[in-house]
Amino acid sequence: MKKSDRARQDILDATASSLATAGYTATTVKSIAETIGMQDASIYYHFSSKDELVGEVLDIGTARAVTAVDQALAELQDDHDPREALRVAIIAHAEAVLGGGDYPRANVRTFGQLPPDLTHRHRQGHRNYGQIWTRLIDDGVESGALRGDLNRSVARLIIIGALCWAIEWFDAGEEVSAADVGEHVFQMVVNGLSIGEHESPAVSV
Amino acid sequence: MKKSDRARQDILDATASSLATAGYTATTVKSIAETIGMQDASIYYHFSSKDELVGEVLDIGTARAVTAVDQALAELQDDHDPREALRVAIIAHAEAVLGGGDYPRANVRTFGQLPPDLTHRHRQGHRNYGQIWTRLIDDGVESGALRGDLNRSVARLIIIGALCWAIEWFDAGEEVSAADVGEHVFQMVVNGLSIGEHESPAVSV
DNA sequence: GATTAAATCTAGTACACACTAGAAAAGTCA
DNA sequence: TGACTTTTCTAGTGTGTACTAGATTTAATC
Repeated sequence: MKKSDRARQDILDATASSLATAGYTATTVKSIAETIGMQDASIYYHFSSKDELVGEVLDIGTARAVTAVDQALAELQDDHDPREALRVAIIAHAEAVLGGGDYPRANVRTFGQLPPDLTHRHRQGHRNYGQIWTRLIDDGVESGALRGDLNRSVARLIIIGALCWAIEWFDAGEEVSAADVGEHVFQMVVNGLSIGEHESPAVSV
Repeated sequence: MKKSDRARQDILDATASSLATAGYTATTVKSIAETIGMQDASIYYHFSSKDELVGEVLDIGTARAVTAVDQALAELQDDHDPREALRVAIIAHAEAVLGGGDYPRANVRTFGQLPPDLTHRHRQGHRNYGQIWTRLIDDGVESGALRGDLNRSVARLIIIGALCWAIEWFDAGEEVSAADVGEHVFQMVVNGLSIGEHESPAVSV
């Protein structure tokens, strides 16, 4: 019963790593087996199909990202500024997705490459994740800290999008850290790039 | 000489459409041929390989996005605010990628799914496109309109990322238009979500 | 050590893919 | 019409994929 768990974990890790760096299509059952010194057929003793295996990796990735953000928010003081909550969540997300191991990275990286079944399976997980952000923005607007003249749903998706796309260009070897990216997103999206008085903007929608 | 051009154009259009909606892997030579009522082998009379065909579609997409942004900037008055230039460019990009036909959408949608050869081939095009944005941000900082305490390269990538990721959630049928998305990105990234005095931020990097 | 169960391997199947060769059809122009 | 070119089709090849069946090895238990 022990050996099986070890092998199962190895398979999951190798799959997460491959998904995070090579994407869904290039992640073949054979390549997974090779990286852990197995035959491809042996994978099927532990998982019934490639997509079940990939699905489990993506589930773990979602769970880890949610946990990272929840944990960061839980450490806030009770009387925190809503902007600070947004800042903490953004940085936690950036660190989870850009520097937090293969599972969350696999999740974001393969987004948009998955076959319909897997896409559908994970839509619910993404919805739950989105609700964390919806609440953060709602809190900010209702407390008067954030502007209420923008579409909150669009604002949420823009923040998450800026963070998710970072996976396409972020290089862990460079001088900019994952937390730096998060800090930049926060500074831009909450405080803005502009200097001084910006004329009060009027946006429809 | 005329019939060939017509067929060639049909192939390109069908490929762009498939890439934009289904992605690289799901875009097969057979499926392209089917949508235009051809046999898959006939494609090879016009294009020597799938990747040459895809590469041409992506080239067109890049060119159209660049043209859209350049044209929008050219229509600005000579004494415009650097923030206004950024706004115009962001909205033009949003409209080109979200509502401007299949070619630019194919480009963004398949980013990160392409085989190494195609990825390498398009890196130069993306670099050129990035320079437009680098100049816009540099102008803003040097004229004193935009903050200079953030990493400009990171700021550029965050703006482009927020726009590119929108392709994953934007729905042309909803009440939010492509230009609305652009306006939101501008409002957030330049003016910020925050209301009132934000304590002068200090960021390293 | 013998027996049983767990885990992996060898050797394949079936299918979808990009792509090719050469025949057939469609179009062009004297 | 007839000769010629351009375009498309029919019919395949080879390769890589996920996956299966059954033999074989490895580990655990008595």
